[in-house]
Amino acid sequence: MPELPEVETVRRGLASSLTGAVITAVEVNLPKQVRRPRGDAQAFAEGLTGRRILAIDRRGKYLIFSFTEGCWLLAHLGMSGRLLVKDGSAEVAPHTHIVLRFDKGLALHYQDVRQFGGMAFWTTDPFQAAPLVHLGPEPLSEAFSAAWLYKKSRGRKIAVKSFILNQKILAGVGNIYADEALFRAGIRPRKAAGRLSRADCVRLQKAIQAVLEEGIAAGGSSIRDYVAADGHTGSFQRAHAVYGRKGAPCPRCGRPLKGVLVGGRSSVYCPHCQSS
DNA sequence: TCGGTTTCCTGAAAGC
DNA sequence: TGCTTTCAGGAAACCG
Repeated sequence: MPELPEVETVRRGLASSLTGAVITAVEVNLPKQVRRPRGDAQAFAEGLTGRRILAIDRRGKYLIFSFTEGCWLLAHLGMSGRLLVKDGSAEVAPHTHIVLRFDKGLALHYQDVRQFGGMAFWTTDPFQAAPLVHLGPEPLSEAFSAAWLYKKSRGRKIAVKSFILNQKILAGVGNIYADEALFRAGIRPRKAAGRLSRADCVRLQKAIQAVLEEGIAAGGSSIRDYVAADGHTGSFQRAHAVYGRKGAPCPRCGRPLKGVLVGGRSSVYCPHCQSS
């Protein structure tokens, strides 16, 4: 499941191998994965062909390819999406919905088993429009502070876990890193966001930044589907204290970890250590 | 506006 | 062994 650290790892891999490359051909095998213009594989392919990649950026869980002549490509990996840089002669694997071919003899394969992700072609600045313009601050930027978190959460009855998973509030946090951050901060996932104390916010802000930075350093968490642009897996899943460990002993106190549903998301926490 | 639920989708795992 | 059911989840749509 690609969250901020996984998408950032993919971005770094793509940027190092594809910056400056020119798209020579676009193959769309599943038009519904073209999100803009919606389902229009021909317009998508014609719009991208001949463009040179100037930069590859990330905003939340979105990847943004900037091209010459003022156009952009947005990619979202959804749950099971992969962006793999391969040799131009490489075989197209099952569930490969879009292939971008480049002048360097390389190809970018977009695979997505569960089809929750997609690609979008823009001819106007996507940073000024939905969905990017509605995203909350980057968790690793100075805009995300404990004071901001405290102020933003006032009056909110929603569970703190649902609150930090909301991309319009904070961009990039997903289910894995939310559980891990709440564990480190000692806060129960179902606590109402509006009831967070200033001290809670200080611990939570630090915990979110720490787990994301450690996740990036480890090349992401490889659960089920995720691999980096070069096909390598990340290793942060080995450092998970709670995610995916329901019933296992808490790494801090040894008591069994509890699984609950919060906002429809499976969540694991330690009732003893997460008492706030 | 807010907060909760449903929908999309497929493969792995669990259950029978 | 083989079939059926359940579960996983990001984001948008929908509803009250």
